[in-house]
Amino acid sequence: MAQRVQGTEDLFGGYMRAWQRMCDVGRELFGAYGFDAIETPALEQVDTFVHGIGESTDVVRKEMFRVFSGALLPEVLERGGEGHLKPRQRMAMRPEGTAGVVRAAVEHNFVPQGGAPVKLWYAEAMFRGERPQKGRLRQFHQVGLEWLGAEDPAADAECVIVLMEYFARLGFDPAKLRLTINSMGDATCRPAYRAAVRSFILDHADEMCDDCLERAELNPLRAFDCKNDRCRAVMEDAPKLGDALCDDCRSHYEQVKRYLDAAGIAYVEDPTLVRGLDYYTRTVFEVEVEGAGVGAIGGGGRYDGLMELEGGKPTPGLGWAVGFERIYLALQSLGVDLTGEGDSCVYVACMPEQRAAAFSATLALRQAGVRTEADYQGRSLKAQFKQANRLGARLCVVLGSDEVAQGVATVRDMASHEQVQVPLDELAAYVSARL
RNA sequence: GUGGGCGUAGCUCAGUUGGCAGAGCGCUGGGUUGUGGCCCCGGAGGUCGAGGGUUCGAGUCCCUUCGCCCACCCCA
Repeated sequence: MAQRVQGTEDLFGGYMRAWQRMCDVGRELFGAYGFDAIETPALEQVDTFVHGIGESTDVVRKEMFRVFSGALLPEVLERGGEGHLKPRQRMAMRPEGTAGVVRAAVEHNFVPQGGAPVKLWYAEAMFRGERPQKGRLRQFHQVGLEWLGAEDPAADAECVIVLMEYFARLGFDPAKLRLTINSMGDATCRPAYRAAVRSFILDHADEMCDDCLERAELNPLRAFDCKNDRCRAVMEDAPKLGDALCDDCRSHYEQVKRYLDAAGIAYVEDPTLVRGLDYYTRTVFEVEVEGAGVGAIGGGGRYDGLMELEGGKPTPGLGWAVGFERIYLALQSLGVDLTGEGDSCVYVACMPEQRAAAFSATLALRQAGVRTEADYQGRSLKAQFKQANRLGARLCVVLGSDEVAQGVATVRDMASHEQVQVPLDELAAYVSARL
């Protein structure tokens, strides 16, 4: 039997309704904050991700699905890699949403020099070649937004505010959410800080795990994320980002916090919070659900250097993304239903001799916009009622010989058991009014 | 990449020292000559993930393989 690819899922039934609901709630909320929808290709040139996300990140080094046309694949295999291909022939499935949106912004010059900021949101599938586990898939879905051209700390705060509002509208109890924030510095202060952390780790090399030693060279800040207790203990004494921030970054961070305070947003400062994508600068944040066991359900931050990395003019930017599958699991663990009820419907039941009349009545109801179901298996009236019940039909229209002879239909209210007779030519109007 | 767990009916799972493949739910027919949910009675539905081996005999033991779940890493 054919089966789906490892780490992928089919979205259907309540699961699909939950995804659609996440998109619908987002569209309404983000619209109020001035965000327009965008959809970028699932396929981008590899360099778009390498430049944006960073060569040293796991996402780029280990998790991207590379893509070649069937014509190029033999060539790649024979020559032992894609290095000889032209840049435009090296493609990858997007592992995250920001790089593609920023590439589009550069390519279409969404933010001309001195122009107004552009605000975009998306809801798309992402792809990462990891081993699947709870809340982690190889094809998963993120809703995210990007705000390009705004340097104001108010934008950082508003980003966080709209994120928390989104969670609230999806049904999360704000008390169960833990928002952590930090500032990662910028091009002025981070390189020196990075070097300081690197030498700190190397000075304590004999106390740290191999992973952290590797991190020292690739991305020293990530050592703060190490789960190893010994490494954690050592890193307690490492230089702190907060002490190393330049005046501009410190001032920016302070203002962001003031805006958050003013908006009544609860947050925890975590000086070790380091987002795993290299493009982040200054403000970063992450949201977890207590006890859900699915990791972070959302995260993001500022990326003032990213537009340049993608070949654009210097343009500040920031954004975040949330993971649909994790939010779905987290809400489930909190007992919140995101799946919604199926649309209420009407069932048309009939006796075999009246099938033609039922056919016409069904069509008339549907043309009036009423979700209508009927029997297509020639089953007994009893079975048809059972089916109507299972589908959650509010009304059941019965067409038997008596009804058709009189030019009427019996309409039964499934909950109250009330039955009334309605002339066939008024059926659609009557049913529409009742729903 | 590393380490655990699991593949038996549509779903959730039992299956004893190797001896006729089971239950609950769901589906379906009837109990009701034209009426659902509850109840009662009947029925259908299985290459036991796949391939090979041991055996008189394998869901069960051995080998191989595919797949899924969970954890580490990293991340949404």
